[in-house]
Amino acid sequence: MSRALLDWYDRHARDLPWRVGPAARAAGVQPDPYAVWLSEVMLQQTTVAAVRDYFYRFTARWPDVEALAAAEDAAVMGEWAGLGYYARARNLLKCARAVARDHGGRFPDSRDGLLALPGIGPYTAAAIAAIAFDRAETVVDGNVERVMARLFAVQTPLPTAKPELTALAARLTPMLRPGDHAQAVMDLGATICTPKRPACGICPLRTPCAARAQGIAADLPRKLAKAPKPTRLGIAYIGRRSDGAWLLERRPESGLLGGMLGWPGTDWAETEPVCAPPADAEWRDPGAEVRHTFTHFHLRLALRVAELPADCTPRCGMFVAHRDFRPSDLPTVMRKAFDLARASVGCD
DNA sequence: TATCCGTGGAT
DNA sequence: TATCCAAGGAT
Repeated sequence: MSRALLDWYDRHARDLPWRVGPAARAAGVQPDPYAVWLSEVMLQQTTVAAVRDYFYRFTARWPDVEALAAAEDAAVMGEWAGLGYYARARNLLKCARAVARDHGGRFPDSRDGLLALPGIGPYTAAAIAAIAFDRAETVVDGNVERVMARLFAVQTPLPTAKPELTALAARLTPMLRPGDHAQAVMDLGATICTPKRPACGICPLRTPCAARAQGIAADLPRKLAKAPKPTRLGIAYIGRRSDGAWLLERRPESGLLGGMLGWPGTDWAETEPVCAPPADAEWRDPGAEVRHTFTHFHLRLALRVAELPADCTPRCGMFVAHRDFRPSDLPTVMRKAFDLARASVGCD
């Protein structure tokens, strides 16, 4: 079965900027562990389409792990802004610095060695070991779970089925070309064995697939129903000093949008927010609110905007000079707030 | 073990 | 418009 999959991969492997394709791999080209690691962290719960440009920007700015280890925190968080799950960026830096300091700038080449590093869990450790070092590790992500559930018609719902699906995937992991095999299963899940309407007619595994034989491929894997998202409310204060500087704050290291730049404001809760302006001024309501959905709640964020005096001493946050402020450094919800406020004021 | 943690595209 | 979903990890 693995043979059919590798044959398909040899003919249909996607061309990805961080990938050494099967032909080059066969010719002896070794993947760059730094590129494999960076791409795998970016790809955690994130699509290839969303990752591509971030990968280009990161590798252009920081070509190797030593360069990234020497970067400033704010620079890395700003470059990651918009990609989401910001703990990944904080752990990316911790990991780069650990590799530079404790491993002489070389990534460990074993699953266990990789697993000990920040931001590298069971999936990513196995993926780097297999793809970068061609070790026979079993790589299990959402794609692999879906492919295994269908191939063996597993009716157990996720996440309960995870150990069962991992065991099935392990049975298929070959000693020969395990890195290409891992990428082949994931490519298959991303392009053929898709969640909604799998293209079973052109699948290299259509013959042995049990779910296809039973006509239930599109119904697998089963999943437990998820809880509905509540709606939270909040207010954000967007203040600009007369010299053009913006009043921003660095959010706490842990929690939602941890370590990212943002506008001062109230907590976000299901009850009406209590007014808490970061400075005394004539805050006005631009009349539009930001709507944004996070992983586990919807947010309706009201805005207040004000022109602040030159001698303003805010109760929180810090002024960022106009020339130092890049809206692209903001996480998406904060950038939405900025865009709305700017439109209402009608300033540049 | 269950919860928390973003975002944008597809449907 | 609402829901689903993506190459998960930390706590």
